[in-house]
Amino acid sequence: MKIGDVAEASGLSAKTIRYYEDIGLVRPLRGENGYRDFAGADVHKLRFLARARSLGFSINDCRILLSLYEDRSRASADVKALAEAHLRRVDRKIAELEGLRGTLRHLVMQCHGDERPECPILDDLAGPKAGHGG
Amino acid sequence: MKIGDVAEASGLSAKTIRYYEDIGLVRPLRGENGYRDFAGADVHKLRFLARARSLGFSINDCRILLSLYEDRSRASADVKALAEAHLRRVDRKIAELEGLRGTLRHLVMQCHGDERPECPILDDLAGPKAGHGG
DNA sequence: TCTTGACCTTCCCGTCACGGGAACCTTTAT
DNA sequence: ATAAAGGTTCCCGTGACGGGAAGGTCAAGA
Repeated sequence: MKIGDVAEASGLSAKTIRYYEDIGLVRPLRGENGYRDFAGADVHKLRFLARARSLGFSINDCRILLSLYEDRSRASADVKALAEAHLRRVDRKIAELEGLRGTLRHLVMQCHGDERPECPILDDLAGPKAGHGG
Repeated sequence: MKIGDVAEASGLSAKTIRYYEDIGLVRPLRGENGYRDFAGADVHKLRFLARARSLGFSINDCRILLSLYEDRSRASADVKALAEAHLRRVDRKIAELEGLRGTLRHLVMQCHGDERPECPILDDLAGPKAGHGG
């Protein structure tokens, strides 16, 4: 199978697949013409990678997940630990973004959004004004 | 004021401040020794930038926000539009991460996490198994 | 046979917002 | 005088690719 077919079959771009070869995630054979020649197992691997990436796992996590996948004597605890760590990262990221969102919503609501220059958003960004003595 | 003092006063690192000069966000004077010499207005600008960045605005957004901030004849509607666009991006990102989180939680809950190799997480990543005829 | 066009190859640059660190110079403190 | 602390420029690395150039290969049509 050539890279274009594999791209379609896996949902990854040809660029991405070449990149994955570069970093050693897949090792397709080469034909006489220099073209990559992907086996069924390669396609399966790439689909695995596509799915793992779509769940937000880093390339490094994917590498570990792949090795666990291919290790018949793995402990599912190792997989679970990796997924839980990722889940915690996602949780933290969501919390961080929700904090931002709260502040942004507040600021946006306070701003009239008309043709006048007065703007609570800019006032906030500019920081505490020197008060007039209180 | 030297860069170290400004870093402390603004909460930005010296590296970041130099970077902001590189990309034209601040233009400090230079002393005879080649050292940057920051005026009060520069420090104010940098604090503005630090706050805007902490709210998740991109450098490009920050550039626009700064120019609006310095434009006495701005319309607050322009600021609000920028903030709302950012807010929508944050909303979308949160929704995306919540989707991930749901899937991850589901998978993690299904996995026993013991010493055995059977793992619903890897099964999911591996994609639909060829069923035994259903 | 020639040519078109679609595909493949490698290679290098750009992304985003800096951080790390080298090599070197200036100021400050002892 | 010397050493520490701070400043300077410059270049590389990050994560995970995408864009695009320059060129090789293959199937099909005129």
